[in-house]
Amino acid sequence: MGQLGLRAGFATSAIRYYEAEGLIDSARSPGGQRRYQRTVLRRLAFIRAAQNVGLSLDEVRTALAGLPQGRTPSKADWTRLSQSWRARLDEQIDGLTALRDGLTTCIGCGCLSLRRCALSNPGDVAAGVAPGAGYLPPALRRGARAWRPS
Amino acid sequence: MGQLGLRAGFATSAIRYYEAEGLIDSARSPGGQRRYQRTVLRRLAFIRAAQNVGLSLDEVRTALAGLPQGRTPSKADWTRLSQSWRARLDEQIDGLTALRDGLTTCIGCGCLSLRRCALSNPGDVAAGVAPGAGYLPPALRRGARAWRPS
DNA sequence: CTACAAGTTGAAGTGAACTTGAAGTCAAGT
DNA sequence: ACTTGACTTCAAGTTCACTTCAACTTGTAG
Repeated sequence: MGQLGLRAGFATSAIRYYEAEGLIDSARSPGGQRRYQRTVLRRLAFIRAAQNVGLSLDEVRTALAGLPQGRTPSKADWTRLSQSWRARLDEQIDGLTALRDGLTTCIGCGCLSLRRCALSNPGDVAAGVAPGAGYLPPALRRGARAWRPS
Repeated sequence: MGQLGLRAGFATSAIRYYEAEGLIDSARSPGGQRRYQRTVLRRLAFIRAAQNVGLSLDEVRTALAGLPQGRTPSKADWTRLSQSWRARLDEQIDGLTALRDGLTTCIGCGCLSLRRCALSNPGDVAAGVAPGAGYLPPALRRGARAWRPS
């Protein structure tokens, strides 16, 4: 049952959506209902994890495309896939930390000056790019929907 | 010129959108063109900063509603507004750090086990909520659009 | 056998934060 | 006066990651 596969923590609709998007696939019963292999659970776990790290489904698709298509993916395959997240996480953490430290300064001054404030222009990253443009590690931008346990 | 106000790093369309959403307001020239006060620059800086911290425009609206409407907001007013971000940032950083440390473990094992992996189920937060449900500080979910310097 | 839950499809809807387009107005330089 | 470019409005379109709906079919417990 796809419903049981759902107990991976995704709504059925999400699972169908992923299949439509080519992130997972399914065998079919004679009657046309989806029957999943164990490997799909692993893929779903990967998707969840990737989302938590901040990847888009598009990036996940790309990543999953790197899996061997002949054999069942091995431990090493998954490991390789997750390897790059480390850097992304470090980057995100660094960005946020800089922001927080900047905040301490800004709380002191209440400035929020366009050009100088670490909050509206964190890390001065964009200083040379556009005049006074605030700029930030894109991965930090918050998504709208939060996942709720069903 | 709104165009110059734009040099706060927002597209004109975004600025108009913010005005339509009630986040900022503008005086008008006889001909109907927007003329901005200096305070608007500060508001824009606040909006940018808030977004970087992870607030939605809705939350920003609420926050801005806390400003005094009689007088020009003082330094202290802005300071009070930014105060609460500190906690949010700490929370985000903690979440990401947990994720990263979990990743180190997972890279070792290549597991991505639904129920046990720190990545697909970081911090075991959801362990009791739903069976095997991955769950995460909502603030970490990534938004789709990244801001590009114009 | 029958009831009913669980599954199927495709299309359309959601929400956040904008962007784009069309059609027209205003301001400034020559 | 004319041209150019910046500006105006309003409506509609975009992206992402789904969810919801309607109408129907399968699978299974009793």
